[in-house]
This record gives sequence, C-alpha cells and structure tokens, in this order.
Amino acid sequence: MNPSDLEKTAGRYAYDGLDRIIHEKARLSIIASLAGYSEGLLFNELKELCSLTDGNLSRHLAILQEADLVQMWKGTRNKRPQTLARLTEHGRRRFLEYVTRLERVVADASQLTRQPESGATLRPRTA
Amino acid sequence: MNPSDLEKTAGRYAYDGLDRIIHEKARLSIIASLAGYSEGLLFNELKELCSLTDGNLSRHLAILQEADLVQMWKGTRNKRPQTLARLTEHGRRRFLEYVTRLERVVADASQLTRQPESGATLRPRTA
DNA sequence: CTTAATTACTTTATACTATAAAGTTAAAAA
DNA sequence: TTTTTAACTTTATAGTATAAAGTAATTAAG
Repeated sequence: MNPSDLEKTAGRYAYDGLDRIIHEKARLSIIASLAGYSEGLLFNELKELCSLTDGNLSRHLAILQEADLVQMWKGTRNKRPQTLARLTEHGRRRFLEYVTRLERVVADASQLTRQPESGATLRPRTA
Repeated sequence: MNPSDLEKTAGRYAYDGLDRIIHEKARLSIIASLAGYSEGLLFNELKELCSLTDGNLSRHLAILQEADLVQMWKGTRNKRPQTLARLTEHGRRRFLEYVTRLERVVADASQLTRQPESGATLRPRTA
C-alpha cells in the first residue's frame, strides 16, 4: 500500500456502523430471533432459541429495552407471569442498518476467496 | 411459536460459530483489512485503516497472534522499527468460516424486509 | 554536544460489561 | 404448611477493551 492509497481509505475498515449494542453476540442473537417473529417471543422461547441462561437473557433484554430496540409486555399465562419481547420500529430499522454494514464485511471478505495478491499492490521492501 | 417448533429450533439463533476473538469489532476490523492485503500491512497502515489508537491496536494484534490468526514480522525501515502483520493460513480459514456464519445472520435478517407476519405462526393469547 | 521532540511501538491501570450464581415472588405439589 | 417449581431479577465476579503512560531509538534544535 502506498501513502496516497492510505489517505483515500483512512477508516475504510473501521466499521463505524457496527453498533456495539447490536453487535454483541448474545444481543445479536436475541434481535435476530425477534426479527423472525414479528409478533414477539416469550422469555423462555428466547432462552431456548439463543441458548442463554436466565440471568444473562434478563440483563441483555434490559439493555435492549433501555436502548429502545426492544419492548417488553408483562402479563400472565395460566396464572404464571409471562414476558413477551418484540422489536420496536426503531429496533427494526437499526437492525436493518446493522445488517447493511455486515454485508460490507462479507463483501470485503470475498477478496479472500479470490486469487492471492488480487487488487493489492506490491510493497517496496527495504530491510 | 408452538412448543414443537421450539424443539426443532433450540439454539437456532445462538450463532455458536461467531468466534469471540474474531467477532470483536476492533479485531474484525483488523482481520478484514488484512484479508484485502495478502502481503500484509504495516502497523501504521492498520492504525489508519481501522481508526485505532496505538495501544489498542498493539493489544489486539497480540491477541490475534496468540490465537495464531495473525503473524508479525519485525524489521526496520529507514532505521525505524517496522512491524508487518499478515493473516496466517489458519487465520484465513477461520475468517472464512466466520464470514459463512455472518452470511446466516444476514439471511435471517432478510425476513424483516419481507411482509410482517411472514412465516410466523400466530400466538394464542390468554391474558 | 546536550536537550528536546518525534517515531514506533508496548505495558499497565482503569473503566466497562458479559455472565452466572444467588435472590425474589408467587403458584402448585407433597 | 412445607417444599418444589416457575419465571424471572439483582448483584458479585471475572474477563476484556481502551487509552494513558512508559520505553527505546532516532533525529532536530539550541
């Protein structure tokens, strides 16, 4: 890479749009689950789908709720408390944005499957 | 979601393959950069491309090196120490695996862009 | 020629945060 | 009426990302 290339591409791989709150594996898991079920999912369903412990899921849901990505409905079912979680409209948009950024990561990676050296300039080496 | 669905899909969204070491944003940034430059990148080039501070980059490179995802070459250039980082073959394979998992996340998310309720069963509600 | 500044990093102290263990509340079973 | 189960929540801890401070070597300044 020569110096002028750098200027054109500073921050090129910084992936600014990869929002920390969504990027965290457990929460990505939760959000992706909810994305597939627009009417929402119960606490225990999420627990299974995401393979999370009770305490862990509870904390991540609280974080997602504070960020207004997920809304929670508390009710009862067969005299047992039940919590239903679903994506907010804001959460839906933010997730779609996040996925758009992910697609760039995937696109960047496609260079790896091409021939080595493709697109990369040779480095002048002075030992 | 009815109970039998759950059994079929327990852990469906756990995203086990999203290796912690690669998934971390700063390191994903570093690895994706290196993926584009098979001959490697200098410390300062990475710093710019990934918008990282010196200390931060140094630590993440050390972690990637310990995991045998990246190898480092220390030499001098114009009487200055220079560190060149490049993906190991192992790192290349692991990154490709990681990206395969990412593609699943992206595919899961495509449900969001379809009509609401698509593919999801209505939940019987007992308030 | 001695001191200050720059370069290229590395080490460490701190602040953050993911996680599970322990705690809470209420219903059902024993 | 005591114990167990269910559905969570709270908190203590362990892990870790980050930047501030430190190191070593070169070059510039006075």
